[in-house]
Amino acid sequence: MRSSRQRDAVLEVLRSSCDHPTADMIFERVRTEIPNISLGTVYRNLGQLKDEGFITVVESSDTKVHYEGNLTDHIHFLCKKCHNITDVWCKSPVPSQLAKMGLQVESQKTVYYGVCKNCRDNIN
Amino acid sequence: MRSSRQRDAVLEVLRSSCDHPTADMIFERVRTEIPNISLGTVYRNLGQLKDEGFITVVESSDTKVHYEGNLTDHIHFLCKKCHNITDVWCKSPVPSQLAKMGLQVESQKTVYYGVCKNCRDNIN
DNA sequence: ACAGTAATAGTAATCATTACTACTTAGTAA
DNA sequence: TTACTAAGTAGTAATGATTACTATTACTGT
Repeated sequence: MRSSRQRDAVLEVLRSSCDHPTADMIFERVRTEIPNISLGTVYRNLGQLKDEGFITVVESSDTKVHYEGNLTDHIHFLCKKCHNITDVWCKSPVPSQLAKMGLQVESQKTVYYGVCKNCRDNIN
Repeated sequence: MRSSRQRDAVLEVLRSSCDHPTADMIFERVRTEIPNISLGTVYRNLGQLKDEGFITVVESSDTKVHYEGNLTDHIHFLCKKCHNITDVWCKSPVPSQLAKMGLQVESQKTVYYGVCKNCRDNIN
């Protein structure tokens, strides 16, 4: 992967974001610095940065894909009404702790990511 | 919400599914029972069933939305290669336990769902 | 049976994402 | 520096999942 001004800008936008922007939001933000950047370029670089492990994709309630540049382990709180995603940094997060932050927990989902047995066996 | 044969069929397909099908997969399965059901009907009913809390949406690595009829608390293991989603039922799941199942954990995400302070305050 | 309204089938429209193409640029080696 | 080459880009077209729309059908209470 060669260095490119556009990819650096995309990564920088994500690393300095507290929210979890979508591709078009990132596009708008990068545009303030590189006005003629193409939306396709943003998508391509997001894909590469994800494949290389520099950013991750965030689970969301809308159809769009949300991105995150912060790779530190943390919890997400996803509001069912406004679909806003709040970062939660407390070490051992329990619903009572979240309640102190004004976040009423109704349900929880945990996902582990990795490679399954089939994919490891079929070396591909 | 009135009763309808189409919605019952969609829910039944989801409840009897071990995988986590997308809208078009559900469409194909319901079609074996109701051949002239419309894809739009499947989407509308999935939305209603989700809003009413009968089904949930599953985080995934592709663009399509995956659905699940099983509301019991459990963990998902998402393979980065084949994008297959495995249900994990063990009570206190730790990577070593998953390893026994042949699932190599590389990372983990936990999401809490609920309503945030803003949305509770603005009664809407 | 009738009225009122939710639900449906079928199709058109939307819109996030991906693919394509001609042109540009970063990295490298003479 | 210069030339080469493969990766990257802008701009646009295409794809495809999802949503919207409309005329018709099917519940449900009176």
